[in-house]
Amino acid sequence: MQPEYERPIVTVDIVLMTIVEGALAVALLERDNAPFQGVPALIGGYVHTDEDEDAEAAVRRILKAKAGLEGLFFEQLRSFAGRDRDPRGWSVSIAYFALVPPSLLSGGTGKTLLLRPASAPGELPFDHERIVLAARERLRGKGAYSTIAACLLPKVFTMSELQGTYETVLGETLDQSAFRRKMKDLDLLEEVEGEKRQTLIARRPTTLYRLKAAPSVFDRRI
Amino acid sequence: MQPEYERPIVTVDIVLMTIVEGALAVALLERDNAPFQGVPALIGGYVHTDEDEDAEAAVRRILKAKAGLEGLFFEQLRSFAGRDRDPRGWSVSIAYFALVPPSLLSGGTGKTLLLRPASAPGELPFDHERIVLAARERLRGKGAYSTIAACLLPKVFTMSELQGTYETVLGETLDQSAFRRKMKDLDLLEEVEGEKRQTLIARRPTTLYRLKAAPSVFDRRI
DNA sequence: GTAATAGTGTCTTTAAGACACTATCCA
DNA sequence: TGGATAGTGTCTTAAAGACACTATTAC
Repeated sequence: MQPEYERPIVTVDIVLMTIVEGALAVALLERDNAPFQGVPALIGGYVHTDEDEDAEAAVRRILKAKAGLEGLFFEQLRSFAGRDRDPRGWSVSIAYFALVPPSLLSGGTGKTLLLRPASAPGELPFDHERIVLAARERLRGKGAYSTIAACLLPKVFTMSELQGTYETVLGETLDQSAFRRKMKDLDLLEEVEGEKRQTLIARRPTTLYRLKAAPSVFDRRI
Repeated sequence: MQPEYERPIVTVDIVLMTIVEGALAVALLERDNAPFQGVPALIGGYVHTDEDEDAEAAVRRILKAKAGLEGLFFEQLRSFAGRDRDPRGWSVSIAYFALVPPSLLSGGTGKTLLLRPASAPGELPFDHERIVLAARERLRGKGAYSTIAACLLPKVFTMSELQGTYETVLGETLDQSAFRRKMKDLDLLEEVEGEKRQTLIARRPTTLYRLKAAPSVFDRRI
């Protein structure tokens, strides 16, 4: 057996994103401990080798403990590893990005998350700005080719809400007719019984939809 | 400062792929040390916190030391982390995939790499079969939307060779006319002076090309 | 009726696929 | 000349974009 090298620190960091006032926002949390105690940073923590089965288990544990959130969509982004990213020494951050509908945050469950514009989260400790950037790129890239944008909405939504979500994820406006045609062709949504008004003032009621299956990718742009 | 948890083992594993007889192949290496000593596995090794600046540095060091290869295209795939993937304990493998032109392997530099079909690499230790699968999916996915396939060829290549490479990466045949039109529209190649024959028997000489820039993505399928 | 959003129809433009054709070389 | 691959032209098909139009509600 070859000599063992000093083991790096291993953490999990989560870029939790939502939509606030039509723009993407990242959720930050003031750090409990040194280094950077009290400074807003990505939601994260050590991997607990005694209780976490794998990295996803760590993510679930941390999201629940630190943000009071469960059942979110999340997926691994990539890892950031090196000597200089953490003052404690050589470290690995297995980065995830997670999406949460704003309705889940306004509910009582969420802890006091700081919501900052994803495009300008302010100065962040470690290499967290880079991680946020990677998450934004991933979301934008996947937005055009998958249904993940729907994870920023409640389970049931209107076609306009879905289109609006895609528009903020992609950062461009979409044609209503083309959007609906594409969604219909892809056959990923199913209608839900019930009616909905969008604002207080009067107008035509709307069909409600939900995803037929878990978020999935498709071959062509929206 | 919160209590420190037992630190996981951190390794880097590389899915080195090339083309052999028109099919994708993975390069394996017999393991020097326990566990699974002598068993073919992905090229990998511990992160050396004393000498590796970051994970990419570890990849470069390992590729050079264990395969005698330098200057390859490689990129991070994702990490695989958990309690049960390595008998030594909770571990993180930061997985990379790398592409190498077959010509570089046949040269004297390469060590004794085992080349196995990527679609059937045989039984592998740890979760290396899963990592190979992830690499194949990534290559296939990116193949249709990027120029990475060109990394499986020498710097200078013919249009037919490029098309052939795309065909093996994507696992489907492509129309010659459409392929050339697409390549021309994308304007990612530049002509190189010089002539080339493809086989021994006589035929028309061919224009040679090279990538204008580092591998990049485009918005639509090939 | 009007205001407001929901939803459709259709023409245009663009990209991809199919496939036959011509070009250029060597033996 | 024929064999072989290089390279082009053009028609068809499919998807995306533009944009105007109709529908249904509250008031």
